Amino acid sequence: MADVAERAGVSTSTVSRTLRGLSTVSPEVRARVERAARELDFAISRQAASLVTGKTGTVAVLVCTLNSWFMGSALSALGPMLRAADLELNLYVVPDLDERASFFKRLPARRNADALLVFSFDLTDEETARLDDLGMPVIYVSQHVDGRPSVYVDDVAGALNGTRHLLNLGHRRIAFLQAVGSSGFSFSSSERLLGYQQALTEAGLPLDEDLVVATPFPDKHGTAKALGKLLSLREPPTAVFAEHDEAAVAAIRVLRAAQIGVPEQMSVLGFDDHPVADLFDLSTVAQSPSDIGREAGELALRLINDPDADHARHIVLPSHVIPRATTAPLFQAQNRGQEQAGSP
Amino acid sequence: MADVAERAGVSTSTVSRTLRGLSTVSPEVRARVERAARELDFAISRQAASLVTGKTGTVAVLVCTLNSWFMGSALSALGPMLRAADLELNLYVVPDLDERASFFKRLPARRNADALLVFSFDLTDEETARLDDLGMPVIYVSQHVDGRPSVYVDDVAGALNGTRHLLNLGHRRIAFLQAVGSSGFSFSSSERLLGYQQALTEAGLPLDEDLVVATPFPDKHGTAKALGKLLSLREPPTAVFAEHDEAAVAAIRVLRAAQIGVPEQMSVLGFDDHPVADLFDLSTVAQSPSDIGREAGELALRLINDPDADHARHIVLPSHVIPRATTAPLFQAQNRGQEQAGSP
DNA sequence: GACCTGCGTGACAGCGCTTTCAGAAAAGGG
DNA sequence: CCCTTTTCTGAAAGCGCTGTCACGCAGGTC
Repeated sequence: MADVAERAGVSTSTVSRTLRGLSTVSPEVRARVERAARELDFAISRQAASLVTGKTGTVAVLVCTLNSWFMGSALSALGPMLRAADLELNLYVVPDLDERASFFKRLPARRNADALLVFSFDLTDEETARLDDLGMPVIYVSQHVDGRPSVYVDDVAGALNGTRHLLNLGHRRIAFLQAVGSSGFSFSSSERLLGYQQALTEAGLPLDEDLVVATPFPDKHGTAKALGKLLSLREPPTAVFAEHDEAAVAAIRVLRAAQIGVPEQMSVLGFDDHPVADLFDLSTVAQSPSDIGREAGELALRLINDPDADHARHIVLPSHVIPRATTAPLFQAQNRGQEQAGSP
Repeated sequence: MADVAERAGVSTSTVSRTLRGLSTVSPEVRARVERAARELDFAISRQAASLVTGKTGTVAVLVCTLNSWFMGSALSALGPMLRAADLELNLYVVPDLDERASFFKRLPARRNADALLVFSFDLTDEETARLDDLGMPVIYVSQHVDGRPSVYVDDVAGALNGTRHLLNLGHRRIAFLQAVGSSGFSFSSSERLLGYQQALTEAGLPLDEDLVVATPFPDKHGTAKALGKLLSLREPPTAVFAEHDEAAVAAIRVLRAAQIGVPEQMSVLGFDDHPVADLFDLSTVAQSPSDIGREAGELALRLINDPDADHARHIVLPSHVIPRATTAPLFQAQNRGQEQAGSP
């Protein structure tokens, strides 16, 4: 910066002011400084600036994996959003419980970011408390934590609408397929189950526990077992609502392998609108991870710039049903099922 | 840090030395300092440290998107690797040409990182030159740039082996399906084509230009058109080698919709071992993005710590053929094809 | 012409660390 | 027991910026 100042024949103060687009710098001097900076390929050192401003110009993002469609889409939207606000994006990938423990013990983001976005973690109270005294706004994404800023889709409403779609098609025996992940990360399982139950209750149908089955995920054998339970009921379901699309696809593969036509004999509905949904023509309840990412970024900006902002604000995003080829009316489905039984 | 020093009854110099595990600090003092630091939840400010050391403790990563299996896997491996080396990961998501231009103009990573990893970009010479005077090691990942450190899988060898697999199954008319992306990002298309051609030449087969077709991707209609060309040849192929799995899956869907059995009448081979490959039982040439991510991270570490290291080093990773259910011997395939023609 | 106002600029302190240097204390050697 | 060596610790400078403050200078007012 001293070099730029010398070359432009001004003081470093003026260079600093110019480069930050600040207050009053005479147009002539401004031009000189900008030219000098360009010629020297000068870029400000955030480190030095942050030392005195106290702002790091960085947003930290905590994720358990990037290896998922959801994270990829959300961050692909978040990244450019932050760039536009001239913020750096600092990524913490915490894949397993060991790393997680060490992250929460050391909190490496402390003092090195202006805000933290926590994606899709099922946090313990202790962990939440730990983040509370991190000294920066913490935004919970794709999850809601009481009293803390959160951004998420309304899973209850989504599952409610999805179930209604099946009900409207005439289905009365509707199963719910839960996907139990391996690590302690929440994928809003219970909320979706709740929405499913609400829809049934609303329709005056009983909640049959036999219709709610769980499968470890990913695990094809587990899916087969879970579906086996359903298919061996006295009154088997005519539709399956899977907690997420990947489980739904696993179910479709099991059903088709067993010569059970989808949707002729069994409607299958997913959740998420994951790319595989399109590949399998899967009807599903769509959510938009890129909207979530963007909203989370904007909330972060607001909280950084205005510390008095409402720190308990929740942003709830909508979802919507996308009917494709794996859900069909019950009556027609049964007819078709009998005519073409056995053919995929 | 002053607080810690006071609480431990030592100078800030000693605190600094202790916290960095440096040189000789007496065990007793060390214990006192560590306790004080723990009690005050003290975390070092990287900004302040970097100001004097000149090291930022950060690795910048440039990607065009995260919304792909490859990036997700690579970064999911890279992240923990860098964490283990106590480095931050600074992510730059540059999705379109505008952002790309602005990135290369401003080079925001300058002075704010110790190394830059560039993922899967098809860079112009100008852009490469721009990165050269960034003043930090730049590592090219999933691409190779002459004279610069690069990490990538051997696409030529992979495609060679994949084609050999088809040849070994008896196929002689083997098509190659190119997937032309929209934006200027390379997915090693030409290398894979080259491997395919090498294998044919090696087997003494002519290179029939009609057998190489391109499809815009993603675009189902385009795939149908490309396959149409192949199927209307005087001597249509009995196998299709797709540049990547997603194109292969698109091809399978088109073929099956047209009642052409895969693999009975047409073998299909993909490339990448993308998750959809497993879902469609697609034979493919596997690469390991997590290995790429890890190797890239390790190379970055080496270049940061040892500036004299070989800056032109290329790390080439292997790929291997995974036969699944979409490739079958030619002879048997034709028999089966005739017996069951028309059934999927 | 003395006074005020306000704009544009430079000098300088200081952000929180690291690092050199020097000095105190302990250890060893004659 | 004195002197050298080694081991440990503190004082202080300075990294590259920002922000405060003071100053010079034009233009306006009485």
